[in-house]
Amino acid sequence: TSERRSCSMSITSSSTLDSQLTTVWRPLVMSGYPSRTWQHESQPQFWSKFQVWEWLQQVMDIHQIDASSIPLQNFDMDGHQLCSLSYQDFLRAAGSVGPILFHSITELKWSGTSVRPTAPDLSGISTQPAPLVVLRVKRHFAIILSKYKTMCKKSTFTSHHTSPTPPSPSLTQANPRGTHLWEFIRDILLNPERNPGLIKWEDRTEGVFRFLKSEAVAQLWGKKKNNSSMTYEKLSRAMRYYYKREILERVDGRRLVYKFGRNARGWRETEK
DNA sequence: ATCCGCTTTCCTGATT
DNA sequence: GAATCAGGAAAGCGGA
Repeated sequence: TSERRSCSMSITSSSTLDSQLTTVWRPLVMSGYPSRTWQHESQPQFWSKFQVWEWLQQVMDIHQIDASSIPLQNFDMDGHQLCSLSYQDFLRAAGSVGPILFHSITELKWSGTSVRPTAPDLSGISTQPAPLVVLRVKRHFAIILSKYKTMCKKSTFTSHHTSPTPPSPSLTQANPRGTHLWEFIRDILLNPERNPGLIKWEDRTEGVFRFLKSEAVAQLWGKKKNNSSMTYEKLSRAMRYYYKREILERVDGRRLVYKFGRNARGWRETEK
């Protein structure tokens, strides 16, 4: 019936990141891309603040961690500073996400020198149009991060999760299919500062909540899934499928009200 | 290449 | 009448 929307997002799911990329890297591009930078690209020690920031975004993306769950300002530093942080520093800066970040940066520090873009042709780069260079940079990051992603699958670094901050269960089981709807809803509920009256708890301890702006939530969900035609009608159908799986429980007679079920994790104030 | 889980889309009918 | 709820049916999509 309807034309299916396109198409794959490559390395970043965030359009703001894209715009950041093109704007922030423009000065570099204008003056040509120094070859030194290519070597340093894969070595975290030489990352700029922005590259650190991008690494952060990518790792969070890979592990399906909401960026709001850590104070990003704690990582307002360049690669050199980042690499000098201890495990404890990461714990302090990012709580339960700390170990993941620490693991990532450790791997990248060690493998950085072996990750090379396949003989990049640098000779004509200064004459190439800016977008191409930006694409190369992005692709290179994709290589680094995909390598890291592969390492994540093999390794079992989730064992040392002490949890000073409320842990999201999706942290420990890197969710291969991206954030699920119920997790998206939960995370809105759990981030009041980022929840401008969209959904509200009706009974915090029982896990009962109510949509205040149903269509706005649907739009937000659609944004996350790159689907501008999402509606509450469709979102709610997906919500109803959760009843069978006991991720949600039915709340009779109350419109726009749902309740977390036995299989929903990570919403309680104190998780058992 | 195929299967599976999780939606997304659409729909008919009921309820608020 | 509009919004929401209930699910069946089928299709889409990304990952394993």
